Formats: sequence, structure tokens, C-alpha cells
Amino acid sequence: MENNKKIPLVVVAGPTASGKTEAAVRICQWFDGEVVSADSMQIYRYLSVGTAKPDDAEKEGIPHHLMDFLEPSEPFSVAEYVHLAKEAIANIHSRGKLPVLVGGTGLYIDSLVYNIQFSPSESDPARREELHQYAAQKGNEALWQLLNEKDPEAAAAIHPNNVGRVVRAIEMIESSGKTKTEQMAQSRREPSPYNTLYLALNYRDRQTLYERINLRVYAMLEKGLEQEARWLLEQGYAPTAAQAIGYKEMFGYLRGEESLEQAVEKIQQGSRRYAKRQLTWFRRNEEIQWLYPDDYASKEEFYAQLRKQLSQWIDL
RNA sequence: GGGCGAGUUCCCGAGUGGCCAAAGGGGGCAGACUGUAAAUCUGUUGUCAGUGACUUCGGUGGUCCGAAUCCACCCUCGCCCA
Repeated sequence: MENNKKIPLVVVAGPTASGKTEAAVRICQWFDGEVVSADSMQIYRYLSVGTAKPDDAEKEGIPHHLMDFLEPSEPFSVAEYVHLAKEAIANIHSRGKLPVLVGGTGLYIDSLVYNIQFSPSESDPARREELHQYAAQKGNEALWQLLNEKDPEAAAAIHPNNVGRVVRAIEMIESSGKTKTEQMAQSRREPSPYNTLYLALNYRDRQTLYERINLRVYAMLEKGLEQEARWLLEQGYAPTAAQAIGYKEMFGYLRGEESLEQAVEKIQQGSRRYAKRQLTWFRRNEEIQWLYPDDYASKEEFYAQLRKQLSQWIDL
């Protein structure tokens, strides 16, 4: 497929609190675009403040897709995400608009951008549970040995302590008869239908990012994070949503086990560590064009430069 | 003024004569990542040079072949008596 036949796609990635949301809305305003969220937590309804979902004012009238559509009690998966995101992008493109993929969930973004094909078979919860039990009783090493017998190549790449990954690799070979390596190769056969401009935000000075994170947590508190967290806690079952940073740290405080100050510090720290993991993910991708707002004297200067960069890309 | 206790590497905290650059945890830094991914997991963390050397355990001075560990004095903090 020639580039001019591919669907143009702008990606705005980067660590949490780096300014993705605002940058994306600007891009949509300049080039008649619509946002497709690539965030594993903003998919959930009701979790708004804690996931830093943009409110109506911040959206500035720009349509946002794949946000706010799942109940917190529902689990979710990359495969489902890619399926939905593809549809959303195709739909936006068909209406002559520019799709702008925005988010911090690297796995979701890359799976979509590189058009990863997921095998049709879903996971088997019972078998998974069985394997987890095995590890709990006989040890991580013993479970890993199981994988090592069936798929040594996968075993070599997965640390025995990473039980979830070991279980998944065993599941892969058991359900299909093919090794993880074989399946990975198959998943990459289809060329990407997108002509992607992969951008990511970051700051030269890590401290700047960390300060943004710390401040944003205080802002979330003022906007009602506590109420959202209390609501989520009272909902009970929420396997994925309850893992979200900002909520899980509030639970201890809400149960009276620790102070609000302690919870806040944990949220800030959890967010900083998350940001670091995100950076590790994106940094390995040499295709990404990094944007550093702190290279510019003002935000407007930064955006002016960004607009110029995008114009050039669109003209190609 | 007297008595007792404590001061350890970024933080907390073990360590009471050699096996200690010093357990463990936290934090930091770095990395992995294909159906949990805001999750999960790994490595590393005094300095300098490839086995080694050098500086460190409140300060100073001692004892000893050898001290974070023993002694003396001093400083700081906490508690108790005044």
C-alpha cells in the first residue's frame, strides 16, 4: 500500500501529565481532527477526575472517541481496544477528518499502529486460575519449568517471577499448539493501514514532569477524586478499574487505615513511577519524534512549532 | 546541673572487634513488555580504575595487627530527675 492510500494518523503519546490532552485538542482544531483515546483507564465511565479525562471545556467541542464507554466492573483487553480503535479511526477518516490518537498506554498504541493481529481465541479463566494456583503451591520456578518444557524460547525471555506472563505463554501454546514466538510472528504479518506521525511529549528536565504530576494530583483532589474513589470502592467488583492510580491509593484512606496525606503521597509517587515506565516503553521506539515543551520560552511558541511540524507532514 | 537512651550510606533501619562499602525495606535510576498494561516483572544504587584501590557509619583523639563496633572527651536530639 502506498503512503497516500493509507489513512493518515497522528499519535500523541508520552508520560502521564505531559500535556497530551491539550496538545491533541489543538491539533484537532488546526487540522479538523477528532481524538481517539488510547488510555486503558479513560475507557471507564464515572472514573473521570482520577483518570484526568478532559471535561467538556477542555475538549473544546472536539469529539473524543473510546472514552467513557465501559462500566468499571467490566474487564477489557488490548485486542478489544484495537478492534474498537480501528473502527473509530476508519469512521473518522471516512468523514474526511483527521484521526488523532492520544494516550499513554503504549501497548494499546503500538498494537494499533503496527496493526498487530490477535488470535481469535480468547483466554480460559479456569485454566489460568489453575496455573496460578500451581505457581502459588509449587513455586514460580516450577510453573516456569512447565513453560520451559513446552516453549523454551518463550521461557528464556520471561522471568520466572513474572507469573502472569508465564501463565499467558503457557496458555498460548496450549490453546493453539503454536509457540508464543510463532504467534508473535504471525501477529505482525499485516502491514499497517496507517500513515502514522508518531509523536511523544516529554520534558528535558525530569523534575519538571514530576512537578506537573504532583500538582495535578492536588488538582484532582480539589475536583473530587475522593468522591469518585469512594464510589468505586462501594461498587465492589472492578478488576481493571480498581487498579487505576489515584483510586487504589485512596482505598486505604477511605477505609480509615491511613491519612489523606499518606494517600496523596502514594498517588504522586505511583504516578511518577508510572510516568517512568511509560518513558521506558516509548523510548525504545526509534520511530517516535519527541517533543519537548521546555525547549521553548512559552507554551505558545511550542505550539507554533508543533503546528508547523504537522503542516509539513500533512503536505507530504 | 544530674541520669539514661540515641546519632549508620538519599531516607528508614540492621549491624556490636576481622567474613562490612556495611542485611533488609523505601526512594532514585535503568530495563523488559503482543488478550491484567495506570498492571506485571527484572537489574542497579559510596567513589575511581576490568580481579583491586580509595573515602564512609555525629566530631576529635586513643586502644588494638585490625574499629561502624572498645575507651575518653566533645557536639546534637529524645526522655527522666532538678
